[in-house]
Amino acid sequence: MSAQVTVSVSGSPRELAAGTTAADLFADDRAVIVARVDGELRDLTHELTGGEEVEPVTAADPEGLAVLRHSTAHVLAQAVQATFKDARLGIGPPIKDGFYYDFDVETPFTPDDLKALDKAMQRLIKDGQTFRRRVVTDDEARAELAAEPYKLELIGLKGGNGDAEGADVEVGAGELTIYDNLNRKGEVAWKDLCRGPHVPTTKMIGNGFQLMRSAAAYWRGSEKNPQLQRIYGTAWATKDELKAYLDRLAEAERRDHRKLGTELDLFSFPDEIGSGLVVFHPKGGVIKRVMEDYVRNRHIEEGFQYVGTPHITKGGLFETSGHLPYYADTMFPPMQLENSEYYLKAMNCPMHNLIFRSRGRSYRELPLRLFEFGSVYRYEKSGVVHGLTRVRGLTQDDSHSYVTPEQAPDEIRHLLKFVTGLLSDFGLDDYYLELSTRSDDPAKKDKFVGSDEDWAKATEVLRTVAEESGAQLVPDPGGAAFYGPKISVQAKDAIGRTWQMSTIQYDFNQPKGFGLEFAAADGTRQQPVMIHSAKFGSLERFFGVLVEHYAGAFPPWLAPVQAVGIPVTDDHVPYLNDVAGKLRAAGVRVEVDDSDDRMPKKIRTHTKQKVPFMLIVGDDDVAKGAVSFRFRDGSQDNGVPIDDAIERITEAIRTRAQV
RNA sequence: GCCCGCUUAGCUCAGUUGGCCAGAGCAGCUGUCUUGUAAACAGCAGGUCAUCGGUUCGAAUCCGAUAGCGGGCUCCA
Repeated sequence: MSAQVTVSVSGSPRELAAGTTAADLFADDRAVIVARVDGELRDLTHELTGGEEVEPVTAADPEGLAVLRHSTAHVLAQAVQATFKDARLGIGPPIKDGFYYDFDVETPFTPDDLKALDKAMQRLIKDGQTFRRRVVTDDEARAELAAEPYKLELIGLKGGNGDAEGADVEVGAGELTIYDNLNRKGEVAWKDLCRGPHVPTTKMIGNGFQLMRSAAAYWRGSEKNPQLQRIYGTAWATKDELKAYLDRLAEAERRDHRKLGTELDLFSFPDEIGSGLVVFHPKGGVIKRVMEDYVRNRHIEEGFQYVGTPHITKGGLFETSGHLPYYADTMFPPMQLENSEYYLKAMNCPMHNLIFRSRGRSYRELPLRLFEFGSVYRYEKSGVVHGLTRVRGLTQDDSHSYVTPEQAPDEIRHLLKFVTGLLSDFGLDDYYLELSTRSDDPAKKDKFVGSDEDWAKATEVLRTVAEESGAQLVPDPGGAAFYGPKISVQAKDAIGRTWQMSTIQYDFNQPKGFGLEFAAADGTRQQPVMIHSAKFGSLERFFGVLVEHYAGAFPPWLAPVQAVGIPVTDDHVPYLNDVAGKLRAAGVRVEVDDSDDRMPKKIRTHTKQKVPFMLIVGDDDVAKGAVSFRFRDGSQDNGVPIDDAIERITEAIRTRAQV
């Protein structure tokens, strides 16, 4: 009866009675929510049979937290079906920061529904329901879930390639399981097809969850399928962590570039112009120009030649480049002129190819590097346009390096160093690389042009260079452009969000399409490889990211107004004008606030406008030939001699320091 | 493009179940005050309630369409 088995618990051997569960093993630690048994997460009710490696898992563990969120999703689904009898279940996986669950319901959920569901969930949680795992056959599952058409569909998919995001949390590759939720009396209150594992009791969900919003989502992620109603929620191990998360959301809202863009008078999107089309106001224009000046100079320093190309072109060019067959529906429709179809430019590379092809090229000219600020227009679908990060008219700092295949690795190295240096100058020091490759899925192969060998070779070159850079490299299968693989730089902003910024793409297709060639040393004509690269990517998007990264408090070199003079009384205005004149002569963007406002009001105004240097002058300063600094954070440095003040400001601008 | 929601003055928002000339704060303008580190005081001006159509004796309020915005989904060369 009392047979002993041996398991390894967190590395040390333990003798246990046969039939001992993980719950027995970790009974003294209430924070344990599941067990990792031989590397697989298991319910605590899992019985140990001897020989396993067992570890406790708490919600502090990312996988444990995912289990907690998944269980919370189940509680939500139970609450929904209790409230809306006709709701059919989709899937309900854990995601970053929370979970969702999809439902097929007659009418979409309202905010009031969410409130009611939140309450219903609280009740279920208080009830301390337990999760019970039950292995079933396909036929049993079909019988039990006869009323759940979506679940039935998933049963049919079992073990297949989990093509629906999150579907694998419902049906695994192995046996099929149903989880029963047992109420306090031990009755089955609800059940769901689910692979598990789950927390032992809903009590562990505690108060660390909140329903966030509802939205429609296509069943199994395809717009060909019907839309289900998705409810998003967040869930954490403790109330404090929930609060910290909600605070993070509030912080992100505070930094929202759309809000700051209005408050700081940087840009706007006039309805009269159209969706996704931005106008930069004078203050935003300063930042944009500083960015442009910077990147133009840096390109020239890095051996690029500045070129210019038009905003529209005849369609034949995009047929040659191969874009038209792939992206016609994301281009603005053509204009009919003089028996030709003219398109707004959606990409710059074809025009640069024409510059390359405008005369014979020698190997001695390679690498030939062309660069411009290319204005491109893309007919983004109406639902995706978003502030400056997804627009219909944008400026790319776009370059194309024409190189021999042998030169390609060096050129990619060169570009990677260039872009990471640029990001760092703009205060984005934290980044990782993403390698976007062709999809392995044969069904999607026709989205990509070129032979397997060419793709393999190009991918290998990018991978090698990316790996030797020492930066973290994340694979992105299927993310490549149709003409070749790419490395993109994903930069992390001040609050930890990542943004795709710079890209470097290896293209062997367009040189072929355009018949580009150069005369090699041996007199033969050979085809160059072109390497596309955008450093900011889109100037507009980069601008938006900078606004959010700095929360509008730009470092002095980017700040639209770098310094503002604030007189204590009108009498001090001439003195400040004199100081401002000297600053202007030193290249500083400075203003003197000679308005009728009181001095404290002026401080408030310019603090809110996030001006980095406020220079306050009263009788004391005039007497000493000085100014008094006040900074955005409220700190002060009084009585600084004028020359020192000028040096301090110009030094901060020159070194791109933050203050 | 699809689903849901929103749209009142330059900005942020009030406007009870449809009912006299639609309100506030900030910003703007005009005065008075001459002032030392986040809002002096007073006055003035500013809105065809996104647009168009409908219901009604009467619409900011109810219905429909369109546009724009927002949250998601799909997409993102």
